[in-house]
Amino acid sequence: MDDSTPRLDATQLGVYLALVEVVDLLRHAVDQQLREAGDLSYVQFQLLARLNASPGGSARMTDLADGVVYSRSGLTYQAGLLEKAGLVTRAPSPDDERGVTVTITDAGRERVGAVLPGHAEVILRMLFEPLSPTDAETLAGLLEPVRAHMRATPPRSAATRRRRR
Amino acid sequence: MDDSTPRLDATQLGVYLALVEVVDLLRHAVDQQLREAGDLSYVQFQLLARLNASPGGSARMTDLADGVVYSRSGLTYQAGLLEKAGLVTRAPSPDDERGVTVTITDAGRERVGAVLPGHAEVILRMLFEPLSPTDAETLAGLLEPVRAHMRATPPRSAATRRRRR
DNA sequence: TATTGTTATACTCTATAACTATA
DNA sequence: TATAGTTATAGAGTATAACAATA
Repeated sequence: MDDSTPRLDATQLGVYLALVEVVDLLRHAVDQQLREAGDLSYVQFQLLARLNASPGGSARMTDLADGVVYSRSGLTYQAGLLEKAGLVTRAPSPDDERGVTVTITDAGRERVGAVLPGHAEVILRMLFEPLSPTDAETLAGLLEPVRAHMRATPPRSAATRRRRR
Repeated sequence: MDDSTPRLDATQLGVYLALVEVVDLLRHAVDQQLREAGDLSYVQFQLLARLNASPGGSARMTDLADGVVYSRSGLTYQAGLLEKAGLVTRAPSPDDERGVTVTITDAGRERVGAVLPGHAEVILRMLFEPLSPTDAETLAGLLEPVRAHMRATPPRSAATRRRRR
């Protein structure tokens, strides 16, 4: 018999629960702010923000999906909404006829701009008010390896399914 | 004019993005594990875990809702599912005829027990593998004030809506 | 044959408002 | 009148599988 029952110690359990609760509350607040300020869901905001930051304001569907959405059809759905709202355009990729290149429109950039200040404000108020600059640095240093670890680790949990998409 | 445009510095932005991504990936993995191991959603697991930990295995709807769900009807829906699955029972509260007391059944406790080891394993592997015990302590110390702050702060964002429920 | 993306479909979850019953 | 909970209903989002087109 090996140690078939891995245990969380009290500290680990506390960290896990606090992490989930904190992000849950933050996400809920941010969702509301984005909805009220710009009629955007969080996923839609993430997609727009990525496009806004990428060179030319464009990206292929597949690259856009990365990390934002867990299924291909989910992205098609969201991109369809954004297109219908006039915030992005979709066109066949020049180099690969199979691909679709999504591009943020001027209206899309405006929308991101309209929403960002309130977004920052919510985050500052809820997350960073009780943290010193040093705390933030420390937190960054702790989260970075976790993020890297999660990105590097294929889900390999029970059954090994496909990565995402 | 006051500083109407609060800014996130680079560290803060990094912490925020890392936090959201990390919890997103973790939640997704945990969701899958709970579904596969016990056919439970995360919300359902949270509700069962609370009942399992509370004295007598019971709680009132209102108290159960706290922090798990954002609307009353959402809880009614989830409690209905759990009841249909035989994992909880619902009965009028003895002291307050308006209230409903939810109680976990033996089957409910078994289900929690069946799901917990795998749950712990996912968390250990994804979240704590890259963190030392000291790191975990530090993280706990940073998250605690944030959690307290968020709990204490009414959403008071744009419009002041009701707290939750 | 493998990859990109869309569509159809079905399902889960959530929230709002109207309603009932008890305090 | 206020609180506890349910119901009806409608909407947003997600995932799976089948499909078309290109590499």
